[in-house]
Amino acid sequence: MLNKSQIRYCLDIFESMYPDAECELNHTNPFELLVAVVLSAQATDALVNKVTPDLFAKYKRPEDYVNVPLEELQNDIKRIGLFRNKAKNIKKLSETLLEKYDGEVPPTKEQLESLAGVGRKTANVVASVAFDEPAIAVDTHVERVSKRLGICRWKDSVLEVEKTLMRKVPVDEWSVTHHRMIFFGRYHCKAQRPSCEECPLLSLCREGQKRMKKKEKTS
DNA sequence: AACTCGGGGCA
DNA sequence: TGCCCAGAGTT
Repeated sequence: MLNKSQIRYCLDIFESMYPDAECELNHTNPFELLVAVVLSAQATDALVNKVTPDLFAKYKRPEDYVNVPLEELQNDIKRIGLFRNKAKNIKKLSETLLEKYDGEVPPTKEQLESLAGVGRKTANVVASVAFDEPAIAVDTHVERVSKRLGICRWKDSVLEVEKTLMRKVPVDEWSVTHHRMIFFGRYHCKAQRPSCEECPLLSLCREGQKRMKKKEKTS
């Protein structure tokens, strides 16, 4: 397991690699962000961004999603996967916003997570990006990077990974770190064929060391 | 913990 | 073709 100064080193490398990392889902207000993040589950941001311009032109407020027939909304988002459930969730979530929150998106993680189609990850993203609340959303990239480097244990659950990161990363860097680790995981520390040879963190990376040794043997 | 929903992108 | 993707809900 990495100690605090080693993790500090990782965070500084992440910053030097991706200084401006931020949420890539297009949005102009919290409600649009919430809808975009719900749509982005198991889909790429690029695909979601192709759909949202037309979608947000047609649907501006929760009422618009509540009043439209389910089939019509499903058709409007069908290019994105899992559209049947996502359409239902967005309608239900919009009803909840009107009933409980005066049509506004609530700012806390707990309130967000109680909405239909919103899990811990989505709640963390919306809270941090839209409301500047400190949060670390652990997705597959963050989980993989944390485990490979040795920031957390291999067998840790997603929730344990999040807790560990919250304990070891300064709170004012939580949100930024989340996005930087996603970039690092997506473009560098990839699930398949990570480019360990050129990695600036190789010297302290548990998995990287293992992979390099393996490569020496086979070559 | 495993399973399902799911079209798009890429090799 | 086959495999993966910035997940959540149900069993």
